[in-house]
Amino acid sequence: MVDDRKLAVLRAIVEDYVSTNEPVGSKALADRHSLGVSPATIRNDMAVLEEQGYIAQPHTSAGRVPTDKGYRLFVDRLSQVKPLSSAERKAIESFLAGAVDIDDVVMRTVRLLAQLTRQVAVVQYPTLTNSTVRHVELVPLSERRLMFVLITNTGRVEQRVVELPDVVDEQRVAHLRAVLNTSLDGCGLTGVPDKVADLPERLPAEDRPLAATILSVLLESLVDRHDEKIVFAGAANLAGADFTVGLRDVLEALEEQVVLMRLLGETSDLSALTVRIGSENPYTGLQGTSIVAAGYGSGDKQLARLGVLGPTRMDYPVTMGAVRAVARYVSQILAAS
Amino acid sequence: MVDDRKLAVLRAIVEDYVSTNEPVGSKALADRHSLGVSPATIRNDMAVLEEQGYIAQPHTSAGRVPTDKGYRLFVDRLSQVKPLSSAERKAIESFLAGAVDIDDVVMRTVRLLAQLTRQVAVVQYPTLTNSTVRHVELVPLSERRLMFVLITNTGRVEQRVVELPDVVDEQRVAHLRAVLNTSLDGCGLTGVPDKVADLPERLPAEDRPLAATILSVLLESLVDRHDEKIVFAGAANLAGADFTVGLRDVLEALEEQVVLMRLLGETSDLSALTVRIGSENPYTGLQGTSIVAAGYGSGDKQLARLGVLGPTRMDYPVTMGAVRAVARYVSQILAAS
DNA sequence: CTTGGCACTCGGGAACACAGAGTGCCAGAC
DNA sequence: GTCTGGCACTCTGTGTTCCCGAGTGCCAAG
Repeated sequence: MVDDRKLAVLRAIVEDYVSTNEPVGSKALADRHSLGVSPATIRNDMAVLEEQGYIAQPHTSAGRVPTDKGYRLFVDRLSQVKPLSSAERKAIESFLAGAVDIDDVVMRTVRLLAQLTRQVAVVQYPTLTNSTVRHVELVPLSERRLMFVLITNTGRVEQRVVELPDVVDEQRVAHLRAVLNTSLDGCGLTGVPDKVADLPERLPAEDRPLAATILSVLLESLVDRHDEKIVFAGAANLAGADFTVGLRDVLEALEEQVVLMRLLGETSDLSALTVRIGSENPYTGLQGTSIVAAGYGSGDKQLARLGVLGPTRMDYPVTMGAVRAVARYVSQILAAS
Repeated sequence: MVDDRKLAVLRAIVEDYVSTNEPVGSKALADRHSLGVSPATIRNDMAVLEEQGYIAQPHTSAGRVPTDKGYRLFVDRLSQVKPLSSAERKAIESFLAGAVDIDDVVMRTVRLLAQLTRQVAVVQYPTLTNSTVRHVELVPLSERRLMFVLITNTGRVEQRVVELPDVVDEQRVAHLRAVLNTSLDGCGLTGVPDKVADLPERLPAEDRPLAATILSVLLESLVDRHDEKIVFAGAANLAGADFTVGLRDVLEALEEQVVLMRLLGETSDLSALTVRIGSENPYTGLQGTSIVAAGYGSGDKQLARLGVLGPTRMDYPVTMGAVRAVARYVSQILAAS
């Protein structure tokens, strides 16, 4: 039913519509693409494609526009991810190379991606789940307060202020720090709860209240931050595009960490390059938008995801190429450090 | 020339225009405000106010609209900062009270302010300049790399990865850490360069290369981060307001740290509640917007500034009240920790 | 199955008229 | 001298009508 020529017609419609932003008619198609058939034939094909739900006309007597289903078919079967030019690759590399710490890496990445795709970029911080403990530090701030700092192998630093039950002297803190470090060093974060479960019992009785307080904060910080941090950039790029749905809703969604989280993350395979088109999106208010996302991280350890959000009418091959490339470079950078 | 009644007329125009978003005419003014004179008289006053540049008409035979100069006069002489309701105060307090660390404080503050004013909120991180060193930590990551962490009394944590010239053993690092902490503890950040200037000379010769490397990173991080970190929230609130100038420009400006910095900061008195109206603003692209900002920080030590950005047509008394209140509460929270 | 022809539909822009809000000005009242 | 009511005038925005053109669907012939 859907033969090769019809697919070619669909591809042509998507490409033309993406580049012109106007409904495309049979005559224009015949002119701009060498399909080898007349407009009338194309019209027949278009009627079929419309009946099957791949395209639609905004009004009678207007050209056709791809539906979400049409874009989906295009992405799955009719397009190839477009690699970046070598100039672009160079630019990415040099831009990311200058990063000094994990915050810097994430910030540079999100800006780079926004500029490259001219859309809104979203980057998730490397998840704690797959990281290991590099160091634990306890810094006395005053007699009854100390700061607890956790440094992971991905360079991420978690900090918490702990209110102490009693006045505690420096020596006990130093001792506990040593104990914590020897028992946790190199330990995966998911393994931390097990490791520390019986720790208080192995300590002298007078250290136990202190240890218990600190450990509860430690565990809490691991759980709490399970809603990972996410940043975005390039909101200005939304101003040009006109959404079917209000711009306001999109901006609101962007400021909801949880929503972004699910947009990037709802996939079993963390590393896959995924595309979510328009109504495939679970959130009302983001109906008119598509999300292209990929995982990053060194080798088999996928750390987190990044991607872009833009209007459904986007250049998927180019966008997918950019996202994939940036994900790879970020992985390299992180693996090197 | 500008007598009391003309000022009353100007105030009425500003208030009506802010609430209705439509040019206001003489008849409407006479109806809605009890000015005690007839529309004809108001027309005469309006003609004078227009000649002096306080108001303007978009087109002949339309009502009047305040100019930037008119808003300025309104803010300076015709309005009083409106205090928040006690319900709002309670909400602020409880919302900010739950913060766990400095990042959390800043994030909560910016969201709170955005929600409260229904505009874009901007918050600057506590400046390093007025902070003191609480603790310096050196964490070996591998043989030739270590992480340098600086904790300030405001709870801010600066981290940098240092590439070492030589393989360095744990003991030397521990020694240097001790030296650094004893000499820097409680020292104001601006005083750090002086304090460490002659430090290498006071160390045994074999420690000097290591010390020099670390100190250069330390100094660099102080200078580098002098462009302070700034965050914003509530961009969605821009979607409703229609700007004379493009929304795009505003969003772009918001993502430029440097621009935001200057918007909040260009004032000699860090603690003042300042208002910058429309064209008083140094940046093209932010012409149609006003900025209301205030300083925060404990007592005489002003730490940084926060504020909101919105359309020139905003409710200044309410906005100024909200900004001032939030600044005070944040100061309290920070002073307590 | 493809193609050219043809009648039909509908959106969008141009031309036009009109009501309504608001102004400026003037002459008279207080 | 200042305020007020009246009046003519000037716009903008809106609604109406009309028409062009792009695009379609259908049909009969190749």
